[in-house]
Amino acid sequence: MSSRLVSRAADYSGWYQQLVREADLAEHSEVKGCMVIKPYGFAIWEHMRDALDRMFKETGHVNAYFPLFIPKSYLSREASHVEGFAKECAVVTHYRLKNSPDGSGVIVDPEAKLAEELIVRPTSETIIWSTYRNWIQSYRDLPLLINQWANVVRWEMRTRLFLRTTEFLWQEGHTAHATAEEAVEETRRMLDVYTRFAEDYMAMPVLRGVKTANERFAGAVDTYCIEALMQDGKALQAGTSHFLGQNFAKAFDVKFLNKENKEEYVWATSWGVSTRLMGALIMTHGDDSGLIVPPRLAPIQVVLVPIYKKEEELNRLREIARGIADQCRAQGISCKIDDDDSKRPGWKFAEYEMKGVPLRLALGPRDVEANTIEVFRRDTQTKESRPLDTIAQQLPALLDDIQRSLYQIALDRRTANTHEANSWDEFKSLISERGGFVLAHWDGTSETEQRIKEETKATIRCIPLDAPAESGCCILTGQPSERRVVFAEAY
RNA sequence: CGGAGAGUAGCGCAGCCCGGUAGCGCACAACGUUCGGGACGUUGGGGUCGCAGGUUCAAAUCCUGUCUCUCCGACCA
Repeated sequence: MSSRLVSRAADYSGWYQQLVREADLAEHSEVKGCMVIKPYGFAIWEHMRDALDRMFKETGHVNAYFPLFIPKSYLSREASHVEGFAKECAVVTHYRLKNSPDGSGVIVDPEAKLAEELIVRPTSETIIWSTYRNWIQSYRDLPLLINQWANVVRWEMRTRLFLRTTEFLWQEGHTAHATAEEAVEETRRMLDVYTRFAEDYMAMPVLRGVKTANERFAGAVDTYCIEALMQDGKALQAGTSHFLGQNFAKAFDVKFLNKENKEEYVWATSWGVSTRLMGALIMTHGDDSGLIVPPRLAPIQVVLVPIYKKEEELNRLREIARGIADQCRAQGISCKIDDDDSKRPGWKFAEYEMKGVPLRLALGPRDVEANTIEVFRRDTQTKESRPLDTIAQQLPALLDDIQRSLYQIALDRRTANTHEANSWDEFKSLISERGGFVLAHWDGTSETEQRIKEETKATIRCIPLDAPAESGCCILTGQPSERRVVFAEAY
């Protein structure tokens, strides 16, 4: 089992980067901070997208598409929103190029300056709410439940493939409601959708909670989030769902007549997850041999490798393999037969392990003779012989077991890396020496949160929704606190 | 924006100190032997040495300038 990856223990960041490249997920493009998502990586993203899209539709949402460009003035309509995004916006100032006078290519035509600059969307609240203004007049137009799959651009200082790129793919839901209660309910519903997606599809346990004022989305009243713990002990924000109150409705003057014929501002939510989830997937399940894709998201759930010497042998094996593949298809399992003659079995084994294919079947003359087939589980890296005749029927249970097991291992790891801190010294040593989630009391002030960040690099990931009330004293200031919050160093 | 490193074949790198025919591994192509854990042999194709100046008979190598990228920080919903 020769590994092409540096071990996680030796160099976690190096391991991540090598895995992304070696598993053929993505690579740096010629454009700074932007990535090329390669076909295999994109196939995984498509599975994520499809599953989420189904869940959105099941909860009553429809898809639409809004412009990539946002007039600069729109962004500044909501004060805290522009403050949050202004420093990372790409701006379009001209609409034409012309030949350079010295003949060395093209230059921006100074004559073609836009009257108003366009911002490449960092998020679409402003353009969408300026549109909703025209769509909403009556309570009968509500709720408006729309999602958009799109790319967005945020000019970040430092990027990492999938985790933070200048351009990334995501979905953003933008909904409008007649009452605050309904909007809050929607915010929570979508947090539930994200939670179910993370846990049921990605096999990634998440903490659900509310962000503190410091970490809140620019323009939101409340930001709910799911937070996952990566194998290196750092937290990753995996999805957010915002209750926007009437901030955007007021900024864009979106009013409706209620049943009492009274004019009111609309209540809003927005919620999103991005290709960052790919990073979460890698860092939740990957091991030193490569990626492990949970079966429910795997582009290839089962790969079948025939092992043969002569052409006649291959023909015989191919026939059996196709039979198995057909039965897989009938059960909704994606199965690839890799009979590429230019690669040897050992090469293929290593390759599919790197790519995290959950199950590998190896079929050679010896198996046919014994009426068996070799089954290799990517998650446990174990192989066993199973009866050939019934192998296809055994696969669903195996895939389910892998899916369940991946979740359980991730959950156990999170449990093992979640600690309570009851004093400042204990807190500091937990954060610096063990990492993980640290549950601690906090006095509720931004100042304290800021000081803790400056001294330990840890931030409050969320105020957990499910945690019981428990009175205590802030670890830093000793002021009273009513519940523990979740601290961690974050990506 | 601060610190570090790197630009030489598709990828990874050596060569630079000490100027003189541009090299190695992987990958690629052909053929043969192989094929149950990343095969081996033979042959072959592929490079304006990031860019621009300068020094020199001669520059990947020395000098000056410049651009880009990566990593670590800072920043970041």
